[in-house]
Amino acid sequence: MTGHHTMRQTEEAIAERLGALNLDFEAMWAVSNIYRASSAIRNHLERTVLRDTGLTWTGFVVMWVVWIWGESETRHVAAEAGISKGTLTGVIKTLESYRHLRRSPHPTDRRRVMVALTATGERLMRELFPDFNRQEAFVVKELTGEQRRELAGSLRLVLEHLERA
Amino acid sequence: MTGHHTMRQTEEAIAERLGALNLDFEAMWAVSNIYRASSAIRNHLERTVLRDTGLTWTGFVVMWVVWIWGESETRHVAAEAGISKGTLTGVIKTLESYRHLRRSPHPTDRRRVMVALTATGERLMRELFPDFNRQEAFVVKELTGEQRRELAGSLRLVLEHLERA
DNA sequence: GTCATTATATTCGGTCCCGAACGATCGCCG
DNA sequence: CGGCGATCGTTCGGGACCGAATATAATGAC
Repeated sequence: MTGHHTMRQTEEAIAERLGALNLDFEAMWAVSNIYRASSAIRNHLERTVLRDTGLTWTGFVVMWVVWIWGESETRHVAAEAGISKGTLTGVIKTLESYRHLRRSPHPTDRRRVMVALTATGERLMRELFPDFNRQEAFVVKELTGEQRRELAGSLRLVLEHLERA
Repeated sequence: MTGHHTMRQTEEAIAERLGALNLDFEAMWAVSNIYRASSAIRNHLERTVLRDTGLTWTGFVVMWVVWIWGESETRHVAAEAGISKGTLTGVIKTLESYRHLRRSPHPTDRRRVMVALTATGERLMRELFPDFNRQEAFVVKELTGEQRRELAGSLRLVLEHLERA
């Protein structure tokens, strides 16, 4: 993620460059570390768990959402997966071509479209997710249980705050 | 980000769906909240600060890196920005067309390429970043100073752990 | 019942994104 | 000094990504 600079060097360069600008450095570090950690984690999980599955990160997230919630309307899947509905249309097209999920018409509203896992998709998630979770555990290996809970809790506050906004 | 489900509903659905699988839920919540928060923050900053600048998120990150570090070799910029060198080539092409940055040959190694901000790009960052930082502060508004520091610290541990891996 | 408003998924253009393949260049070792 | 393995940025193909425009369908007003 940070390439040939250490985090310490990065912090020093930033402090030097921005020292005169009267900024909220605590907020900056919290936010930029969320983004950096997220990228690093995504890269790690793509390279370890997803590598040989043919799934992209977003494809996996979409599968996960449909797995957890069961057959769902596309706009809910897009919202849960954190992507636009336009993007979801394309991702579903890809996942449909792999026979991992299927579309069906909404029973009463012909504008809407339902998405569900196929048996293949269901099996894939059942096999994949324990591996995925093992790598998640690896990612937070250096944190104590208390730190993990506080981390999740603080992020949840951020999320709820942004949802209200 | 989470659409029409509350986080609480999401947590319940996941616990119900995965209860039998013997997973590390603390790790799962920490990791998935990092990803969710990161997406939500990115969306928020794109919609507020970046909206009228013509910059994409990645374009802004690349500009930021070159701003902080000064004129740099492209492979360092790619690493700092967390994108592949192939992607960076395209992003630089876009930013060059806006006259926000420019390429120049490395003084001694003709394989390498240097990237620097133009005067326009420099001015843009100087004007943009205080706004950006104000929104960063808004994002973590619900956290205490102590929580912000612990959040940044925990994420830094995660990052350093993944860098070593 | 009709028409305007609203809500839905899809399409489209431009950008980002990765990894693999490529061509140019460099550094080293003989 | 010659060649060859390593390193660099670019290109390419396939996919993800957004927001605006579009087409279709449901809803509400009257």
